[in-house]
Amino acid sequence: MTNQRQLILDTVKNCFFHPNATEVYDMVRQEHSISLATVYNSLNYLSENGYIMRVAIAGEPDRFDGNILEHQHAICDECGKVFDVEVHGIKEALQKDYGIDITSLSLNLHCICTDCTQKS
Amino acid sequence: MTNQRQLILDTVKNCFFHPNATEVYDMVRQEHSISLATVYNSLNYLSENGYIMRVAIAGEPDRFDGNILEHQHAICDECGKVFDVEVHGIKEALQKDYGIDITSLSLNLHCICTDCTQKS
DNA sequence: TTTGTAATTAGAATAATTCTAAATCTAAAA
DNA sequence: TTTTAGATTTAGAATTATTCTAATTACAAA
Repeated sequence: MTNQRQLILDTVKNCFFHPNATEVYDMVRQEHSISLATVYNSLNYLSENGYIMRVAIAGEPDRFDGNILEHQHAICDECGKVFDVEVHGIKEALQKDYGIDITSLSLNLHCICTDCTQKS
Repeated sequence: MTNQRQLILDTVKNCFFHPNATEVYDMVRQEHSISLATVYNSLNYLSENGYIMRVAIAGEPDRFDGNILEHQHAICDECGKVFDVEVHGIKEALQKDYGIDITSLSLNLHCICTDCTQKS
């Protein structure tokens, strides 16, 4: 684990939201000098090696999540906020239904969050 | 429904795989003159109005699906093929669990398909 | 020390998609 | 029929996210 990767890992881990590459870049840059390419490289490395999770949502740049426990995401289609939701056992259930070996799955729930529902 | 939109709708409906925008463009262009921008505009229009389904898979361009019945997708991480899978009742189950109004959900299963498993 | 490998960097390149502004079409009103 | 207004289409430019390239740097092992 190199200096820069550790820096990026800490940034993602300590972030209270789900940042994308440029957001990570901006956060790290406030304290240290770093290249955007390194941010992309490191985020790739860290997510491929299980240190962080890549969160791909249709129509927006990839985000990253320091929480690597099994969980999924709910996206508010009004304000864009992304929430962690815990949905267990989907993989196992589907594996049993389909017989195929599911290596991973991505489940995104689209909703209007409670804040936005109240406002309207 | 304009001429061009109908053309694009037919192309997606009659396609035996899940094409992306450039693939639709290439297919339509074999018979008719059309602009790539129109293909993008029309695919947006058609998917926003329920004629076709947008299939967003992490790390690749959006695909489109003429099958608008409720279903999800399995992606082979080896050969890239995308298969329709029928998984019913997820939305309702989650809605009950979480209490929030889920407007839509996207579930992608990543696997190694049977063809690829046999080859290796 | 030298040497080899991996990481970092700046900037160019790429790819998917949207934007812009002009041209065209369409359907209804006059 | 002619006019009008609005939507659609078009080509090409612009944008955005991301990867690639090639040079430089860091670091660990020999």
